[in-house]
Amino acid sequence: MAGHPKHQNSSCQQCGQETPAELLAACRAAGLRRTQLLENVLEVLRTHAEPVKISGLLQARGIRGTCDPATLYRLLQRLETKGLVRRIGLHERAAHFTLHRAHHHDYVVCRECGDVATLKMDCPVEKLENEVGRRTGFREVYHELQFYGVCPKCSARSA
Amino acid sequence: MAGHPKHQNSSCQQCGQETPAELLAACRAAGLRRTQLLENVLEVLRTHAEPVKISGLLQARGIRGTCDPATLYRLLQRLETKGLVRRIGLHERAAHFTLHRAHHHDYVVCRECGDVATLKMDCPVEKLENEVGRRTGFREVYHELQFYGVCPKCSARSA
DNA sequence: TTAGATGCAAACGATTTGCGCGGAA
DNA sequence: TTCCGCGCAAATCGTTTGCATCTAA
Repeated sequence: MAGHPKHQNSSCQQCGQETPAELLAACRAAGLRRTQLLENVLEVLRTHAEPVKISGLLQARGIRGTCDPATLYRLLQRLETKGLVRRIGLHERAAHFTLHRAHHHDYVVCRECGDVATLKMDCPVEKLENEVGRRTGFREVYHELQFYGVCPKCSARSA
Repeated sequence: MAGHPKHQNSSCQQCGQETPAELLAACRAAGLRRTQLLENVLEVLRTHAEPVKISGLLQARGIRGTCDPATLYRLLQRLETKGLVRRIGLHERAAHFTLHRAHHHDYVVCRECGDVATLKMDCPVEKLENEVGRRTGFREVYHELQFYGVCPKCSARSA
């Protein structure tokens, strides 16, 4: 299930290293006000290994019931504009988000149930970003790599 | 503009090689009926280097005015299910489509204007699909790689 | 003749926007 | 005190669905 919260850190050594205080400081530096919602959103994103969607955030402990969806959309927009959060497309209707400064990850998405798994492998593409910029004239290039397939659970079910 | 039709073939040697008749035959083999709309959609996809979205198809020559949006959505669903067309996520609200059997491409997307450019370079990831499957237990793995940045036009405008 | 395609209209889910109020700086 | 962020409600946009009709096979 792409939605259900898994309150766990990735086993990736480079993730979950930023403290809440550091994250908050980065937001303040970007001109955002210190809000309960902001703190809660950062904490949820920080403690999830997989990208989180808005519906997930809306149900998260500390957020559920305390905030209007529109407010959350606006906050995430602000965070994305400031480069603090990254919006990820995973073929679902709903957008997913991760902390922008987190270690880069690639994902495998099940095309039946939508489950998202984080790949623990070196990204083979990171080095190409500069080359792509050079070839196309695009600036500030970053990338997004997803694999799609059928997850073990779903293959089992249809077998 | 991500939407406007560019009736051109890619300079990629391996694309645009399937004839309309071959495509149609593949659809027939998949159990689809030969329809004017089907032929027109295939032709538009075949002659576009970049992925096309539904709003683009709806405005395309030969299609505009002749078909209901719902019908087009249904057709593309059928085509995707049969593996004849591939749905691509490009961070826009609207899904994009390409012919599934076309040579695989990766894209650069402008995060300001949404313009999509096709990368003419060897895909560095294709070989990893099997490995990802082995590591994660996912089956029928394929991938999608996109680069994001600011296109030359948009960087010029903001400068 | 008959299952698959279509048009039309209504439903849906994700996201955005206008507006007036309340709270962080 | 002054903006920024908020809740609420309505509007938008892409997409899906139900149903009666039509048509390719």
